[in-house]
Amino acid sequence: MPELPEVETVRRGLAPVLVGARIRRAELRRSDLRFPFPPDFAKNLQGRLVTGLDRRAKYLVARLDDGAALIAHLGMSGAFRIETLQDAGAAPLGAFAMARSKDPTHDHVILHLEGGARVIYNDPRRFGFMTLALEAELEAHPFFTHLGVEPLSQGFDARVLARLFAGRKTLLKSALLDQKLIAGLGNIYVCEALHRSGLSPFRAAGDLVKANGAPARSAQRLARAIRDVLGEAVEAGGSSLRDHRRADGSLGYFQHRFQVYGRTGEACATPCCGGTILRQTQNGRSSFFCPKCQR
DNA sequence: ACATAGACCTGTTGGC
DNA sequence: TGCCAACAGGTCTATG
Repeated sequence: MPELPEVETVRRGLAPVLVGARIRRAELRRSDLRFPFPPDFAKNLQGRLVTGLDRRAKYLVARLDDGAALIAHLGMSGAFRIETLQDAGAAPLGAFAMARSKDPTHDHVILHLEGGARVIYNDPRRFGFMTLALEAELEAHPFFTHLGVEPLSQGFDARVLARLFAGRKTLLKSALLDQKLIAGLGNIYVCEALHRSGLSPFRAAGDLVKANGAPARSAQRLARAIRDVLGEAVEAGGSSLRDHRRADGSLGYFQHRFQVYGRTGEACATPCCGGTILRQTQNGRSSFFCPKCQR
């Protein structure tokens, strides 16, 4: 599923159930996801109290009471859901629980919490992964050391963007997807942010920087568009295309606000533009854009 | 530095 | 209706 807004939505959904809860038992239904679980993974989770749940880029980080942290990445199709005691009984289930409970094939990890709730990780493609690390060493962890700026943080603005892009000849689309530069963007929100800022995905990243290193007006527009589109998507509970659901099973609805993603052949929504949305492959990923108003 | 291709997996979709 | 190729929100590696 997951770009920053979807992961943040999952975090917000899980936090009320998970933070302050103790893990009675961690059940692994298989020995690996994208990577094998580390040795003693389930054993080390058993009995731990979850003291916090954070997000960094597209990673979830659950802090535990023994100084460890559970790191989880949802890959392309990972989802968490919560089942309470009520759900587990024979009583009528909600539509979502019904649909999901029919196919538990891809329920790979189940955290049984004290009190009876269960937090279930489901991931058909298994591109996601989980591991444990010491909280004190998270910043130095291989998953985190190379991550770039958080686009929703205070520090992210056009000047930061300009500094990151200065001198880069790589395509704007590629630069925005590079987690070492900006952490959390993915294919959908890059397409949407580029459309909002009227910039072609085929521009060179360095084009957005003036000769003196200051951000060009285009960089101002792009930084603003990134913040706006991500912020709005978080507020909307993310985008539900195939896999993404909030932890309570409800759907995000930002997909209804896409202006270009998946809209090949449709009229561009920019007022007075009159262009038509195209799809073109870039670096093996689909780019959706309007060739008329994105220059 | 940068682009491209392929790998990892499974499920869904679109075209014929 | 059925089949099969193409494609999917991510990341990593190898290669040129």
